[in-house]
Amino acid sequence: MSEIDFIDNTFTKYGLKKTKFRKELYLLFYNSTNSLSVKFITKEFASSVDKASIYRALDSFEKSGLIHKVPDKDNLLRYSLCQSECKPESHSHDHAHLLCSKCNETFCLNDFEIPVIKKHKGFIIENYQVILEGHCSSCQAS
Amino acid sequence: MSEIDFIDNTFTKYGLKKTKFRKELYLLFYNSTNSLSVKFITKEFASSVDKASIYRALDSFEKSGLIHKVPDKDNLLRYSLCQSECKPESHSHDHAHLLCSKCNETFCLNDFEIPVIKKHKGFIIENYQVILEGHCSSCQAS
DNA sequence: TATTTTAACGCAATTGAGTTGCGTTTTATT
DNA sequence: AATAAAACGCAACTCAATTGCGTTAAAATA
Repeated sequence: MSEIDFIDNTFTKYGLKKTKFRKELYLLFYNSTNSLSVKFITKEFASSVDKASIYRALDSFEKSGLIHKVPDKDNLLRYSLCQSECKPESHSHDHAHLLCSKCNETFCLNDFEIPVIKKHKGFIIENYQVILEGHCSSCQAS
Repeated sequence: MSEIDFIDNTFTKYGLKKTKFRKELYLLFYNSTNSLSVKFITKEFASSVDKASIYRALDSFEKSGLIHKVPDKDNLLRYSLCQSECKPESHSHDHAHLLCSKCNETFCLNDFEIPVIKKHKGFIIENYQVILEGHCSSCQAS
């Protein structure tokens, strides 16, 4: 199945309208190994798409379970493709994120796991995320 | 040593000016078992202190190593008292935070530890934080 | 295929957290 | 008491994110 078909099927499955922009946006996530900031996305679509449409599309994708928020160095919105099947309102992303303090990028480390704890001192834990701060391989030279 | 004396000594130690507001602000952290959002702090000081002063004080406290940023459900600024001695520019807070998805509070779990990893797939990890999402004990009834 | 419904869109205006400039006040230093 | 340095209040500002609304395009139905 080609990327295009996959996206088409996904949109159908989730009941999302197949507009040119939204398919391109999803493709952008699909082809990226990394998380995407709103700033990056805005640049990608330059002046062709209004920022309101970008925010609305991201929100819609998140609600559908296609993408999920990831932490960002500057507390701005940043998203990443969901790995396994996520349903609306039930995202499960128990993996680590690495924030590079040099280039400010966020990387998902899907193979990084910690022992899953469901209860701790009276808290009921539904999911967790690990944020590792440091330097990515590209930024270690300097 | 009383709280007041402790704060007085701390301010001297870190070379911070002892203004009425800043001592009260630090006392607020000192007497809180939890992290504090800017919104909460602003309410505490009502109209008596300008928000610019609040932000500047928080920034100053953080730079001094008295408080540190903690994650917030809504991506807003939120701080917590540093446990052990932190120096300017060298905060160490390798502990977990629990974000309650009901009351939106953030709790520090100082006794929650994960194995410390210094390197992972080419990344050099300097510090980490664990964010646990779930329900705090007060919010489990509903 | 034509019509209707529904969601997505562009544009402009708005919100709200956080920041900055600047003149004044307060604290610390001598 | 005089001076220096930091903190303050106030107002203006920045910028990410949101919202209202009329228009356009995609999906559903006839």
